[in-house]
Amino acid sequence: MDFVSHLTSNNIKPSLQRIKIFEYLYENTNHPTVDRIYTDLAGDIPTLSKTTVYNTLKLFIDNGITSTFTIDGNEARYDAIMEEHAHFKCNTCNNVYDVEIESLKLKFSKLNDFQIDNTNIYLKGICNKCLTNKN
Amino acid sequence: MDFVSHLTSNNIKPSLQRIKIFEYLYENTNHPTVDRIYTDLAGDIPTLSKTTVYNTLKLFIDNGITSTFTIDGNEARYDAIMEEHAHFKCNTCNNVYDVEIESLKLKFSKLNDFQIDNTNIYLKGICNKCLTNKN
DNA sequence: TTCTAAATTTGTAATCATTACAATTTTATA
DNA sequence: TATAAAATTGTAATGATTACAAATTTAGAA
Repeated sequence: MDFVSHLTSNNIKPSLQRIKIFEYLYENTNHPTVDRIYTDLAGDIPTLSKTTVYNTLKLFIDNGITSTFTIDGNEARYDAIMEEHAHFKCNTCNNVYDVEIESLKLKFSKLNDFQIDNTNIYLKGICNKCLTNKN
Repeated sequence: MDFVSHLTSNNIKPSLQRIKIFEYLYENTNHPTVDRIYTDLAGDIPTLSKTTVYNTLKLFIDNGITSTFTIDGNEARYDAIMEEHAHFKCNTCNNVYDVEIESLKLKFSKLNDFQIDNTNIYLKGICNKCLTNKN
């Protein structure tokens, strides 16, 4: 993945901050929060400001190379994966997993004459690791 | 719907505030926010405090007679409907609709050994009214 | 009924994520 | 190099939510 050309081809001027933030997001698929991104990159870019992280993520979202979502109304989480997928949150370890949707058959007769642009699915429960540890 | 016995049978002492808040929620199925509930009931209960609204809704949720959700990370919304259903948010008028899930066939092979307790679905797009007005 | 403890409600202050905004720095270009 | 535009930064403001302690109400015992 050539981050610079990914940014430029999406009309984003590739500044150092933008490259590093996108790179971080691409390599950390655990849905980091703004705070996490900021903390982890602050060593790399000593002048980094949290506002820049917010600004940059907004720019990424507006240009379609990042998505954002929230679970349970907590802080926003960010994701460089743009393909439609679901999220699973483990209520025990609080990890959030990406889940590929292999088959999605939803029917809503009420929405026959609605235009659906976006389908969002998230699941909650207990992950396999926590289920094993419980025994 | 007898609100007092609904509360008592769910181990909630039926104070005036609790009865009114549940009644409001039951009759306003448009997913009100805390602020909306507070504002609309303040005339009825002049001493009402916003903290009471928060406390009461938390009590309702803990006792399983109210659910909460958020869309796009904004303020929490509350719902007296406990049956599983989806939400549709119109990006034009910002209304949030309840949508009955008539058929839900989801497959996630990754989650074979996960315990799924909760499935949450929300959709975004343009509602029928806004689509009509557009023309 | 009266007294007392527990439960409930209330108001204020604190917290935390996010946004607004103005100042500074960097970049691109004439 | 000079200058304007773009990007970054820091601080202050906002807004939802929670913490907490004081005040009020309720329920049960005497």
